[in-house]
Amino acid sequence: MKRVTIHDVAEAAGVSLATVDRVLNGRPGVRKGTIEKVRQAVETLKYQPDSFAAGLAKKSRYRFQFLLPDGPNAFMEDLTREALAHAQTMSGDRLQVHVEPIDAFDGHRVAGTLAILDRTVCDGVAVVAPAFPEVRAAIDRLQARGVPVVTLVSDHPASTRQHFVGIDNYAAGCTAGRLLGRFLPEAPGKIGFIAGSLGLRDHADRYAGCQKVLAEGFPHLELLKVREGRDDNDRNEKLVATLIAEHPDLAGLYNIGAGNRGVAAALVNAPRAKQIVFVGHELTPYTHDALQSGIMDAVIAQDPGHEIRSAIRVLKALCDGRPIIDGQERIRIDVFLKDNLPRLDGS
Amino acid sequence: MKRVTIHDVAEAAGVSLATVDRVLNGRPGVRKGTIEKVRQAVETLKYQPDSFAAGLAKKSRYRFQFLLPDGPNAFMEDLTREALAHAQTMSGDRLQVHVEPIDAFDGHRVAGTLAILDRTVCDGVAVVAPAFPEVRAAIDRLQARGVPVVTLVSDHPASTRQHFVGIDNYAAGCTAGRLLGRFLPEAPGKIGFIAGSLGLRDHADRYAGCQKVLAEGFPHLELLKVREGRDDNDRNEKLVATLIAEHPDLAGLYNIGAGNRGVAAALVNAPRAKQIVFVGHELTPYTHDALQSGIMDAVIAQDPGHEIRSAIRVLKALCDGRPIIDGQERIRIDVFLKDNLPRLDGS
DNA sequence: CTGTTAGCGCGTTCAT
DNA sequence: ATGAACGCGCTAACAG
Repeated sequence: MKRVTIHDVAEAAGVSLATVDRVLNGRPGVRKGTIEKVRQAVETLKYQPDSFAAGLAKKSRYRFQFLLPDGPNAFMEDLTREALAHAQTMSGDRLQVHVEPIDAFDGHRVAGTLAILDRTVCDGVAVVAPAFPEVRAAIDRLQARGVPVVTLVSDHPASTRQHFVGIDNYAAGCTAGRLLGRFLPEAPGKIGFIAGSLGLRDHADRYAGCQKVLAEGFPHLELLKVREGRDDNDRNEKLVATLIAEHPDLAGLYNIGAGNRGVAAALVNAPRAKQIVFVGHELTPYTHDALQSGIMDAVIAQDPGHEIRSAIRVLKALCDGRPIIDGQERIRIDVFLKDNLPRLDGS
Repeated sequence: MKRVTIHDVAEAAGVSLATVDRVLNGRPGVRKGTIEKVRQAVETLKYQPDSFAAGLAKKSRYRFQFLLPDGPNAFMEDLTREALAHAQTMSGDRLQVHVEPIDAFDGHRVAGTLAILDRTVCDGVAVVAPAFPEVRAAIDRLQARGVPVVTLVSDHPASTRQHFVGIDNYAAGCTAGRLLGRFLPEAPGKIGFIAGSLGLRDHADRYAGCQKVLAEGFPHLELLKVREGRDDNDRNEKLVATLIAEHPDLAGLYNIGAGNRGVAAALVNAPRAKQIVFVGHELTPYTHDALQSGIMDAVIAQDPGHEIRSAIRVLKALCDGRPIIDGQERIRIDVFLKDNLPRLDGS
């Protein structure tokens, strides 16, 4: 039951270690015939390269930059926390993760941050990409300079980014719509929409999905015009307050972006607070409590821990030219009700 | 930016490599003073042990046995597939995963399979533990022999197993109850329950959770007596057929265990098929389609891929005495509606 | 109690 | 086109 090494393969093939190595790593300088003999030996011996030895020998290291929005957004804070946590854990595995805070609303600054990156300082970049054209350009140039880039949470499909780590926001919107439609009685009622900005691609996608499901499946519901609050709690609170005032028969509310706290604040002050079905995004300490207390009825979420780990795996695979296992990297659209909340201590 | 090695630490502390190693690995034979000097050096140099080198040097290997039920259960098949997939992928990381099929309904056979395991052939085992006392005893004896054991999917809390990898089935039942209650109109109606067997702990837990939520939150619903179909499609079909016949006003149906296919078969033949809210467990090709077609309304699930990976991580940590990061290993209770289904190709 | 030394399996020169 | 030899950073056995 001993481990088979290149030695065994070399012996079986009647060649030397170096030759086996060349074949295994597809390097030139080996005759067709020899290369085939080695392949045979590998097959019959079921040789599996030892990743520990390989990792040690080629003193490779992975330096990844994560550009994550700062600001008072609980989800982004989670994402940052996870990234930093993994920077710790994985530093023994020769991978360094640097988190660079960015202002997601300042496209030029983000582009500038991307512009100074380089093969010499960084082997891969993950960025929560705001939808500015200059950001797209910066991503493309970074890629052209040979640094693999993945987008995180918010995609830039038109760019040359290698991969997107995040959820299908259209489907997420559909899910929100279905929950709203089915939680409400089959009776006329109005649905209010709050978004950060429909200029943000993820918000627009969610909105579209939700609208489609409600229009198709629940025609008795009237969909109100979406209002934009820039993911800000105070703005959202005012928006919702006026919404409730203008529509006393409001039945449901979908907060497409962040700022659930503001929405809830307005809601609890409303007369029919607990009757209004409220669906929002991302599991944070706040939405957690809101679900428990019954202020929120459902939360659609994506797991920041999974996303960070996926981004790292993908970037690593990109660095050493391995294929990406798509099924493995798909980020799930989580649905939380008050009953299936994870405890909040761990990830 | 060079990597700091034990050499650097040794030099800084004025001791030799071996001493540093002793301190780092908590081995005896070092004076208090020396041990402190080394600690200091480690701190100031921010030394991080290189896991590749360590892995190579201590030619450790992890041989894990996974005892998974065979039989025509799509979820268990998924679990097995994932385990085998990882056996492939990770074999370069010195970890061998053997999958041993077991008959979950034959406690003696399972106990027998556990009984022949041993430190000499296996460094850890993960078992989908059926709730027989002889299984519990076998787990305890295995542990006593020094082989760490984790239970998978189905727990045995009274045993000495080190860890349980799976979901909180009580909470899962609550979630199912909430979904049923909220999807149904606030009007009188009956809820039917199908289980594999309430002798199975996970089924009993789910049932309890669901009952509690429905009783507390939706008192207008009448809960029918649970019927047991041993997770068998044919039995389930007959049970549901008679259920529908006896209760023309059946409003909802909760299939606590497997065999959704049988339940659905009976359902589609019923007059009010699409009106009955049907909630079940586990995402399989069949429940996937049933959600899409509207036969099922929600699926509560656990991700077999996550569970296998978690089991491997935990077993590994157990083997080399590392702590288990609880938050990292918590398995989520997934909720699937027709809108947030993952594509079925990958994990 | 502490230091010295020889590998672990593979990548990477250099020499042939 | 192929082979021999060294070193990656760490552990483990053996000295002292």
